[in-house]
Amino acid sequence: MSNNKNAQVRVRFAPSPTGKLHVGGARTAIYNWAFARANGGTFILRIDDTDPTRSTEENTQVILRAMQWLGLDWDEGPEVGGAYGPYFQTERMGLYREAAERLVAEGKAYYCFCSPEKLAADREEAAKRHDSFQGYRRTCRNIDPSEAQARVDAGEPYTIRIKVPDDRGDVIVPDAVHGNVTFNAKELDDFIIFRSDGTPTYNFATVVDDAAMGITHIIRGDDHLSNTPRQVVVYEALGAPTPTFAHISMILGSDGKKLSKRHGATSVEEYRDAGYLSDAFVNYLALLGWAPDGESTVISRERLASEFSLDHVSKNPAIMDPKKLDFINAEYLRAMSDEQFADEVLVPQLHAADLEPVGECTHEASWYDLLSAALKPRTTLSSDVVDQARYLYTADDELEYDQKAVKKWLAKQGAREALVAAKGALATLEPWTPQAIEEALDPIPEQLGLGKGKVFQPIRVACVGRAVSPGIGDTLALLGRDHTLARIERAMELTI
RNA sequence: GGCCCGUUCGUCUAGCGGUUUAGGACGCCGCCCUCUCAAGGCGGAGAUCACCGGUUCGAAUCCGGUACGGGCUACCA
Repeated sequence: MSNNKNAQVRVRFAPSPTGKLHVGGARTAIYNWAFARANGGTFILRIDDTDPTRSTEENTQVILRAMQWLGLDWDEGPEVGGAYGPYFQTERMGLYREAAERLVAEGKAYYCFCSPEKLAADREEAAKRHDSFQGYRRTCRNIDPSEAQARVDAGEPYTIRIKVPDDRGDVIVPDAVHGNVTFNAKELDDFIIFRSDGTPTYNFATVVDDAAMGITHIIRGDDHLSNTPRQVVVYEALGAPTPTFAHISMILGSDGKKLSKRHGATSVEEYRDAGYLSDAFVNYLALLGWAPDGESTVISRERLASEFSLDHVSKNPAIMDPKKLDFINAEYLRAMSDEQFADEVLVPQLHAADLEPVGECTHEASWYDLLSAALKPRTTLSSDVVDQARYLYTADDELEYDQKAVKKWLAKQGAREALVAAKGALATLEPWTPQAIEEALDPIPEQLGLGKGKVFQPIRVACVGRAVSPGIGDTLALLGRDHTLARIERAMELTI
């Protein structure tokens, strides 16, 4: 691979705005982006909105926002423009018509007057006869061009079909992940490139655009592999060079079936809203079907953008594993500094949950840092912090107790003594820090002749309402002395 | 029906003819740490490399077939 050649790499992600951006599409976008970045190439975003019944402006916006959230910046496309625009297919309709008519004029495509009914009948008969070839029988291929033109001029409905050259032989699709894939041109029928309603078909529009935009590598889902020889024929008719393809596998649900709603979240925005970090999500998806070395599970965006290569992309479909995504997300969370965690995760989540008033903070910065340090190793999804921090935002007399925890730790012999001792040790403690609190509480178990759990758990349940929280020092330091003492006092009633 | 693609631990993968008793990661299990829960440390179970043949001194790696899964075969994309 020469660097000169790589510098001219142009790739594109071309979603149809017929729905939200789903995980499969996101991975395709990531690979395109990473390939462009790794090769110093250009990443283009094009909106393939030729299906007017299913495409919507809203979906387009959702996709653009999802791309931005993923951090996949495009060099050409909507909002940024570029020298090869426009980047919406609906704005390029004239180009398709022009190209199709040029092919007809050059004898590389022809008008077809067969009705949909006749085509369906032909197909049915071929199936009944068990013909090996069940495609279009090229009925209109040999109509004299001037006669065809006359019928068109007379207003007869027509489609335009590509003429697959009789002597074309094997069509070889150069594919960076599958190698060369060979198809026999005889199995390709003269497929329609222009519909009777005057719109281009997908297999035509996409090639016209990819050729016009100088796309060098087409990275897309492998559901397109079987259509690629048809597209190669179009490139050749157009006189454009055939790009290199890279057909990547699908992402499946846990049952090995195509990913759908019943598997849970399928769209990028659902993952965003569930509390996943963009970097972690991109990391997970990138490694679902691509491995730089077989060792790495955490790979930075920078590494992805410099090391991504098509020759380590796997051919077989991948099952989405939510557990591993969670693990990677937690890894990214843990890698943050306390300050970063506070600013980017904790405070925004507290705001979103209405625990903190937006625009102001109820505590000093160091308090959020301490809370971050305590919660960080216990957080998988950003939103997890809300539940764990809730005890800090509840009035002392409104704290709800987990009944199981009360029964197990408060309504027990020794619990009352532990609370009394803790209250005494903490009443005038200075300074009120995690270390000081732990040192103050430390001698109590021995003094009372109780196990540590018998002392610390009642305190924890009294102050948090349940048996699970960060270390007792952090837990109480965050709560503050007044609340701690008030809650211990209140919990006395629950002891026996 | 025809054509095309795929098949290594439950999952994601490493592996490009000998260095493999098939490596790593997630998950799972156990131990340690420990006031709970995590995190962290240590260890373990888990894959006859879909199957059957062939090539070779030697195959997860090359070839052929079979099975199973998927795709395309539309005036969908």
